[in-house]
Amino acid sequence: MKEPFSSVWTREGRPAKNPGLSRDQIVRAAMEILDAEGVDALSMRRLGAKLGSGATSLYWHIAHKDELMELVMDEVYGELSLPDPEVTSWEDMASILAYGLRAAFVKHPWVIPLVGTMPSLGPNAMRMSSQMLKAFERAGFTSPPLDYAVSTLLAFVLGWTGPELAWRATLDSSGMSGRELDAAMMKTVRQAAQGHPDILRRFDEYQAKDPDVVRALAFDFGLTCLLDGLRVRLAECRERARADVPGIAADPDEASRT
Amino acid sequence: MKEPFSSVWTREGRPAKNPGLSRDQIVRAAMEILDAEGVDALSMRRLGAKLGSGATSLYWHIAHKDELMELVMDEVYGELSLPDPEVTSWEDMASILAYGLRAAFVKHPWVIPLVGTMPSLGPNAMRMSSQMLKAFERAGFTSPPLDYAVSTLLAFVLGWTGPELAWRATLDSSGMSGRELDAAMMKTVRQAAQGHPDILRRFDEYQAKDPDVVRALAFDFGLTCLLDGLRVRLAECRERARADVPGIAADPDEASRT
DNA sequence: AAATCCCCTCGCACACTGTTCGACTATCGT
DNA sequence: ACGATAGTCGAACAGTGTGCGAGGGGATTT
Repeated sequence: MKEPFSSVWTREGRPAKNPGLSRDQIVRAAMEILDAEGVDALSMRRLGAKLGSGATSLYWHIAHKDELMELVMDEVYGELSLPDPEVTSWEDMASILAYGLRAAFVKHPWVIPLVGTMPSLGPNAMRMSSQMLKAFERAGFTSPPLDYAVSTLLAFVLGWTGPELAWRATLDSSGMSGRELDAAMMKTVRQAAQGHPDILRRFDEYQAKDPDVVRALAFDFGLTCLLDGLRVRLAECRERARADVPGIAADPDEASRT
Repeated sequence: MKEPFSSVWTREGRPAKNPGLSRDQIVRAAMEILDAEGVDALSMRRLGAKLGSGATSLYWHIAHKDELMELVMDEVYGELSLPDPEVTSWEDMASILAYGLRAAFVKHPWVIPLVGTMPSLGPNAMRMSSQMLKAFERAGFTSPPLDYAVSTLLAFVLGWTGPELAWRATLDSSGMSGRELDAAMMKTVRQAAQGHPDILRRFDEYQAKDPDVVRALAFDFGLTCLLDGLRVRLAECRERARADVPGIAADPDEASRT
C-alpha cells in the first residue's frame, strides 16, 4: 500500500536554490497557457517549451501533472481578496465571496472540473475558509451549522458557475461572439427541447434579453435565496445560544449594547 | 466555419438496421466500465474490447468520445424519477429532486466533471427540467424567478456533491475504507491547515462523528436554507400576481377556495 | 442469377499524451 | 582539485483519440 493520501501541500518543496526553473515560474506559465488556450492546450511538453526548457525538466520541481493542477487551482483561490472578517458583516462577507469567486471562475474556467475532482487544501483555499468561518462565527453561527453555512455558500457558487461556463465554453469554441452566438445555438436548443413546450417558451423569453444580464440576475436570485435561508438559521443559533448560556449573549453587537 | 454548435441530440441517429452494435449497447457498456473502474478506465479500445468488436467500429455509431459522454450523462439523469408535478407540492418536488440527483451523482461520480463541462441537452435532462418548471409554476412562481429557482436548486446539488465526491474518490483510490480512511487523511489535512487553528478545531470536532452522517446533515442544512429562501420569493411572486391581475388568484388552492 | 449498392466493421497509422530512466552538466563545499 | 549534489535533458514506453481506406455481407435492383 502506498501513501494513503497525498497532496502537494504535504510534501515541502525542493531545496530550491533557484537556478533557472522554479515552482512559481512553472505555475505562472501554466496559468498563462490555461487562460489563453484552455485546459486541452496544457501539456508538459508545451509548458516546457514555453519556459525554454525540456519537458521532463519540470518533473524535478513537480511530482506529476496533478500536483501542478493543485497548485494552479490554489492560485485561483489566491486571486480572491476578502475584507477583514473582524469588521465586516457576515452578509457582506458572503456576497463578496460569492461574487469574487464567481469572477475568478469566469476568468479561469478550467478550474471548475478541478474543484469537482480534487480536494482544495492549498494555503489560499485554507485562508479563504478560515476568513469565512471567522466572520460567520463572529456573527453568531454556532458550531455545526457554522461549517454547513460556509460549505453551502461555496457549493452554490461552484454549482452555479459550472454549467454557466459550460455554455460559454461550448459557444466560444465555435468562433462566434456576442448575441448571434446565442441565436445560433437557439436553433439547436429548440430542437433538443422538442416536446417540452414550457422549456421552449422560457427560451423564447430569454432570446430577447442579454444573456449576460440574465445570468447575473439569476445568480443574484440564488444568492439572495441562500442568504435568506442562512438568516433564519442564524436566528436559530442565537436563540439556542441564549437558552444554553443565558448570561452570555451570542451577538457581539448585543453584548456591547449591554 | 463549421457548424457553430452541435450536440448528439441535434444529429438524429444512424438509420440503425440494428445488426451487431447499437448505440444503446455502447452507452450501456460504457456506463458499466465507468461505474466499475472510473473515468480513466474508459478508452475506446477498452470499450470496443468489452463489446467484442474493434475500437474504431464505435465511430460508426458515435461521432467522437465527447458525444458518448453526452449520452452517458443523460443516462444518469434518466435514473432520476420524479413524481407527477401536477399533484405534488413544489417543496416535495424540490426535495425529491435534490436527494434523487445527489443519489444519482454518488452512484456515478464520474458525471460531475461532465456536468461542469458540457451543457445538458439530453431528453432526460429536458424532461427533468420540464417537470420541475411545471411544479414550480403550478405553485405560483412567475416567469423570471421561476427559472432562476429551478436553476438555483440544480446548482446547489451539483456544487454540493462535486467536492463531496472529490474527497471520497481520493480516499477510495487509496484502498482503505471506512473510518480509518478519514483518520489517515486527517494527518494530511492537519498539516495543510497549519496556521488556521479555527479550521483545525472544526476538523477535530468531526473526527469523532461518522463522516457520512455529517455530510448528509450538511446537505440537509443547505437544502433547508434554499427552500426557506425560495419560499420568500414565492410569496413575492404571488403578491405581485395579485397586484397585477386582481381578479385572478395566482394560487390554485386559493382559487378553489373562492 | 448476377450485379450493384450501402451499412457496418476493422487494421493500420498518426500525432499526441504523461511519465521513467539514465546520462549529462554546472555549481558548490571542502 | 575533487567529489557531491542540484538540476536539465533526450530517448523511450505504454497509452490515448481518431482519420482513412480496405473490405465483408446482406438486401435490393437489374
